[in-house]
Amino acid sequence: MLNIKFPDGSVKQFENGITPFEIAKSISNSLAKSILSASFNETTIELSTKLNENGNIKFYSWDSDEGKKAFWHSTAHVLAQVILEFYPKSKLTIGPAIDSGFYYDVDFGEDVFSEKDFFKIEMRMVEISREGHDFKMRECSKDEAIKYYKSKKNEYKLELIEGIDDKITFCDHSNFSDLCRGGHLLNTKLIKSVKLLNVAGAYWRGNENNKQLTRIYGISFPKEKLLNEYLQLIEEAKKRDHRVIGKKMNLFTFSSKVGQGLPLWLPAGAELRERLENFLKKAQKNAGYEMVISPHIGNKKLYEISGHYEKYGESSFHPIKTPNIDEEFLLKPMNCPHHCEIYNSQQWSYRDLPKRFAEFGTVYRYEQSGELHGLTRVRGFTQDDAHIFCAEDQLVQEFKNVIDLVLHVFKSLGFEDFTAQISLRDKESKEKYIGSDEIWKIADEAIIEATKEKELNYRIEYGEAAFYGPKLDFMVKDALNREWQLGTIQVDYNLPERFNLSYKNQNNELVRPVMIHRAPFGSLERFIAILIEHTGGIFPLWLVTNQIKLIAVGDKHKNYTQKVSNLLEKSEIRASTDLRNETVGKKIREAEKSKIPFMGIIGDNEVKNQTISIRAKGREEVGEMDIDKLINFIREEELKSYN
RNA sequence: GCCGAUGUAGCUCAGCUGGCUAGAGCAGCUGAUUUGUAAUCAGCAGGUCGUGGGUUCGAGUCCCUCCAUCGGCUCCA
Repeated sequence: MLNIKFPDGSVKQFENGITPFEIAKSISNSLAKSILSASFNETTIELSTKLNENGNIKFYSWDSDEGKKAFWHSTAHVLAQVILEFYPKSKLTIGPAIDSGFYYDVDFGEDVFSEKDFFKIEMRMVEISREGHDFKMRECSKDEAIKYYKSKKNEYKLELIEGIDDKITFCDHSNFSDLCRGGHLLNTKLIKSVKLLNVAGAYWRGNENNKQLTRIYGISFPKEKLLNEYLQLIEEAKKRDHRVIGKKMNLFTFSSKVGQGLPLWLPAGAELRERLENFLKKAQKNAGYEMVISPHIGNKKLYEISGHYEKYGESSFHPIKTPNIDEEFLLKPMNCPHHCEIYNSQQWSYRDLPKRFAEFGTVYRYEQSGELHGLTRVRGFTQDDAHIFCAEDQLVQEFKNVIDLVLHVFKSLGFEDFTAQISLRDKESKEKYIGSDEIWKIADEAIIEATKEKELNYRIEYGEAAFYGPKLDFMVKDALNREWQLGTIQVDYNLPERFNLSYKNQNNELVRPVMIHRAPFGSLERFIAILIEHTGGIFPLWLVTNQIKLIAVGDKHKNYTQKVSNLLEKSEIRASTDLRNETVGKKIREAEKSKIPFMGIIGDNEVKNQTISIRAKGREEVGEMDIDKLINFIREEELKSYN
């Protein structure tokens, strides 16, 4: 007999060789019906795995990530089966479940696979699923597995098998077998609806020197209704796309004549940017920053000293050359070397530190054309950059202060849903980074210490560091759940070395400062893009260009309306008027559509009472108030809007 | 850069398997209307169908080149 412990702490006895599914069934039929996968002693197992030892069991249904993962991974097997049916010459590689759905990477050889082929594949997948095939795991010797895939001439699976030290397992269902380590549903019949989402190229093992395979993304559900809800959600998310809203709100545009990835900011967008800049400038001033300004180009040698040229010369715009002049200049791809030279312009004492130099610095990087993406990935963008030069014993405190600043920015703009990511070196390929192991160790530890002390929830990612130092990145998702880096704080021992930066310590010795690179927004472009997608374009009151639209009912109230507008503007409330000969309904509709937070209606009654009738966006009647009350009301609302 | 898809008026879209002077709504302009909480009415104007080439009696529609955009991959100082 086995002692099986459940998550609630209870222990029950079962016969040797019982399966998780049978255990669930012994508890209740409805449990057995709802579970999709199980884990035993924290390891994912099949519901059909025979248990032969005591241990802890957990069941997963559709409501859990684990359950969905088993569901989607199993669907990937069915997809693979159907692909081989339609394209017998294709070679399967890997097919994992992802956050929402699954994909399978396939080498189609000469065949081209495109979206047009989705329908027939989906139909066949559903058909096979309905037939109700069990997923069965089977152990296999390495030799046998190699023989199997050699006969199929599948070099990818052979490469995978070579890398497996553990026992080798296959998963069989219907007439299909696939190399697989497990984690499936019991039976295909649970898969009720399948939708292939898109095709993409993906390099084998993520290496662009390898062959590019065809990746087919899909998702599946245990109920048709869930698929429809999912598709509807995607549609809703697409409406929040910053490119769509940015166009509607006249914030920015692109012109192929100007160039790819080079945004043009329209008046409304420029104003929005300016307001964000002023907000940050104020916060930075309070935090002891000083503004500096550096030119848009710099001598190539500057970037050779910093190491940026060697690392990124290829992905910068090509050097600017002038006839008969030997020197070459680069469009500024980053601000750090300039700020190092600003620091170097005089001899500092330990009493002067930290020096905090801030600049809204516009930089240019020649991103590959396929990587450009609206405002989130562009070739010319403005960083809210600053570099802090401090003594080593000030590092952690300074770092913590910057975390506070980033959190202040995020909070004021309503970004509560972010992930703090500590980005460290890839230990396997240290040649990608400059500086000694000792220096990296100190820098890593400073970041981890500061992050822990600030009690941030964080994750660690290896291989995501900058080439000169580790980072703390603030990651935020867009409308379609894609993750973007916004704020970043970086510790750098290397550039001070390369630029020979120094200060005099208490003993009158020259000592090297440590440098913190930081940008709370990251870039104005990306930040505004994500802000748009989070808010759907409904910005906090303190940020909107037009806080109140004054709508005159008929022609005869124009003067009073204009007077109210002037008074509001005198009190630094951003008001505008709509005095056109249009119906009130139309004016309100347009104000609503352009997401203006408040409307003031002015007609006979208001002129008589010397008041304004206020309507808030979204049909809320706020009431009738006189001008002083209105000013106070909007001021209070604006304060509240900072969160 | 690579894989796949898309490109018709300022915007959103229609235009079936190639066949008369390419359509609609919104926006714009002109006029009438003087308006009370999400669209007043009428008229006008606006497109070398992304670009260049090809096939054809005939191309918005089929083929190729390039450009741009979208979804991914790779990259992201």
